[in-house]
Amino acid sequence: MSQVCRSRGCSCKATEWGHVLDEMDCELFARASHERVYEPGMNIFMQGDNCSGVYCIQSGLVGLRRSDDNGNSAMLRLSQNGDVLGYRAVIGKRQHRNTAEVLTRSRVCFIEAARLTMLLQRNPNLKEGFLQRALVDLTTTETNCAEQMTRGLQARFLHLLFRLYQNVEAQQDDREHVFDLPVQRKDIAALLGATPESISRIINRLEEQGLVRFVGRRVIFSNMGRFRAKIQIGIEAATAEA
Amino acid sequence: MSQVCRSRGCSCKATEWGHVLDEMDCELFARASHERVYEPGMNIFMQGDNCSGVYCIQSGLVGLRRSDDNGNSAMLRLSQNGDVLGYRAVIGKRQHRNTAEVLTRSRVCFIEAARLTMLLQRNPNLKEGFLQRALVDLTTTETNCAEQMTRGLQARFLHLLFRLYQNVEAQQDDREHVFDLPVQRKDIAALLGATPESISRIINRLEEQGLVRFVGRRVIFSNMGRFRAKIQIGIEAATAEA
DNA sequence: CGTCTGGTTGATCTAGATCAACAGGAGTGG
DNA sequence: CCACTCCTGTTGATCTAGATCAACCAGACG
Repeated sequence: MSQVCRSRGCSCKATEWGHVLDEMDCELFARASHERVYEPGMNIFMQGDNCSGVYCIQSGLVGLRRSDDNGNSAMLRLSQNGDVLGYRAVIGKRQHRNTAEVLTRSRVCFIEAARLTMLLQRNPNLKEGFLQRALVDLTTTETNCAEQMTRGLQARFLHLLFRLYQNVEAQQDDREHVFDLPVQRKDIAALLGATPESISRIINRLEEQGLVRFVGRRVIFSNMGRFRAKIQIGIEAATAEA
Repeated sequence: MSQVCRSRGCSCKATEWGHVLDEMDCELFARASHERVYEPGMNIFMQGDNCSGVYCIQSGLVGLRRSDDNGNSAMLRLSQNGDVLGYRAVIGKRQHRNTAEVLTRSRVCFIEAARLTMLLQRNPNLKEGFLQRALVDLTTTETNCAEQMTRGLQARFLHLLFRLYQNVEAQQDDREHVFDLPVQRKDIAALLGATPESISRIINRLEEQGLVRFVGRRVIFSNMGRFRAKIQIGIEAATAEA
């Protein structure tokens, strides 16, 4: 019974895969998975690790970082609420190609690779679930890529800021329109495919426009309405083309 | 018996999904699918069409074109030998988001949506096959995207030229190192995320370097060795980072 | 106190976009 | 047949976002 209870606690099963699982498999799934909370700075897994399982982010923010042999590293993408990490490695039986770095306190649900594989064997609907997920990931990657190419740096930066803000807003119910960047400039640059210098200059421009103020890592939205408006334009334009 | 014969003729079944199908399903698959040859200029399907099924390109070259309301259109991507079109539309039950335009004589294998869905129901391994395919597509999209952002226009153009050349080389066994571009400059530009003007200038530079000569749509590799070498650098650099 | 890391600023450079003009076909209509 | 226009491609002049290189600053930390 406690297992079932825990299964309810793990929202990813319900929201992500639950709808394709019958009751019995749902319980099996619940038994196979378990939840854990990670603090900022911890790594969920490391680049080069053998893939031990699949992780579903329930809340918080996780950055995927890729390092090369020369010690250079870049944050490739952010994962948050509802995203699933490592399924490609499990299904393709590869090792992790990057490090999952916890940026803000995160609740993460884990399923061991072997158990997942077993569940996949037994339950074709689960396969369907992952298939759907892969397709979704494919489209988001594509649109993301398109956005990266089309929109200018400022637009992309605003978009990123918004995502980060939303992420903490949901958690903290913060009406102050103030939050702290969970990553350093270098990583922001990497996420946007730019240099830290350019980020600095963009920030200057934004402050000149009176849209946002930056104090170290603290971000203060002086005029939230205008900010949202500016974001919205970008989103409209993006969806219009899709 | 003739059905089985046809099944052998359709290489996509063997190469793409065959390994996850048992003999019986393989035959069902063969019966569900049929092959057709398209001539350049024809459209396999049109943007906005309801998705009638999935297409597997056996040979030839197909361009995916997206048009907007203003009549502007851009070629988003090329599909060739072994690529599968429309599976996202089928599985997601959406309509086609772009037009598949046949660029060179192509053999295409078609499976009706309803039959495919039925087969998918019946055979979880087929789901697995599509899952694998989706994962592959995901990685290629990602690397493609990365390449687009990292490499300069010239490198990307050379890469594209090479792809196009390989495609006809396989068919025609052409030792002359000469071939005709199956698309116009405008589309090349779109594929590379650039303007036609830039393409023109790139071509100039390449001719100055004595790498390639262009006469209208005809491409003449004056120094194939050097060309290949130059491509190779790009590929090495790309794989090193992955 | 030096040293290191993360961030900012300034000067300069460059790839590629943009805008505008023009040239060669390929039709089309008279 | 010529004149007309449309369409693709080329060229030139200019502009701009962003990269690169270099210096510098502030806090952290041994």
